[in-house]
Amino acid sequence: MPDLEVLIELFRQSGRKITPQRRAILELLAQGSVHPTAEEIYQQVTAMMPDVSRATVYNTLHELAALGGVNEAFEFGEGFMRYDTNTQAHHHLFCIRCHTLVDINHDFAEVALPSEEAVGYQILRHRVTFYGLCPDCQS
Amino acid sequence: MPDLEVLIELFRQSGRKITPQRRAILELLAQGSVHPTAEEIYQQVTAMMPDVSRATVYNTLHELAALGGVNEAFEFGEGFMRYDTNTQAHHHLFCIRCHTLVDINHDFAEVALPSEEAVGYQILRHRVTFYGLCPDCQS
DNA sequence: ATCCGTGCAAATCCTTTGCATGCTC
DNA sequence: GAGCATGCAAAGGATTTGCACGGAT
Repeated sequence: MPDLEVLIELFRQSGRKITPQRRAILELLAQGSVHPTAEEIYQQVTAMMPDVSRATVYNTLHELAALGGVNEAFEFGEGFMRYDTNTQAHHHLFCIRCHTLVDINHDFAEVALPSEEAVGYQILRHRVTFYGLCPDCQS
Repeated sequence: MPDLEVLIELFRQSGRKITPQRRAILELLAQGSVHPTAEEIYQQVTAMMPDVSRATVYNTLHELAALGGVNEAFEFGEGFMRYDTNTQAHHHLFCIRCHTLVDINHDFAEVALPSEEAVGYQILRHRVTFYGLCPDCQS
């Protein structure tokens, strides 16, 4: 749940302009789903501002991701990107049937790559994703 | 490193026909890269059988994945699917710069979801992916 | 002989790009 | 006023689909 003012400040401080379109997109991110897709944002924005283009939505989401205001999440094999408004370190639990996505607020600090497996790589981060069936899909 | 005969047997036992195209694709999977893309398979197949279509390659890879002969891997944000010919339980180490992908042969059995986080989900599997820079990309 | 599998081309889905207009700073 | 941001439409890349033909069993 990011704070709208914080997101706006990210744009301002990087010398970008605050347009009505950007403000609307940021408002939706601050209030809506935790893992929206670009298309969901587009549908919601155009409900209020009919002429906003997908290009603007994609553009804004990209820049915000570059500024660290959202994270990109693509590990679910859905064929499209999700934007994760939770920028704290966390992991995911994904229902392979209905694609419901839940945050796991556990850091898995114990997950470390055995050095003999690291083959000289400099590890920057790791992601643990659980795949399963949500309660509704276990029938 | 799957065995060609095993892959062929998967098709046979499920009542599917062994065509020259399928055999060629399976041979490439049995001998080639551990994490090929559909396009790479297509390029390699057409080098020997010029008229094979992408549809056949995608089709064969799909069916083989459904039969468990390969795993689909999409957690790298490249915008396309990779097929993982290593069907043993394992995890991945990915270079975010050159996209080199290495298998981690460690089971991370200690990674379990705290039950209070599972929110009723039936967990089927989990994937640990490390993102970093390979030795060549650390300059 | 029966189907399943194939190649082709077009279609689809998500995302990106080019460009002239318009608005924020 | 300067320059970035916008909308539009077209392009792009990966993958899927429809369909008539051909080959495997």
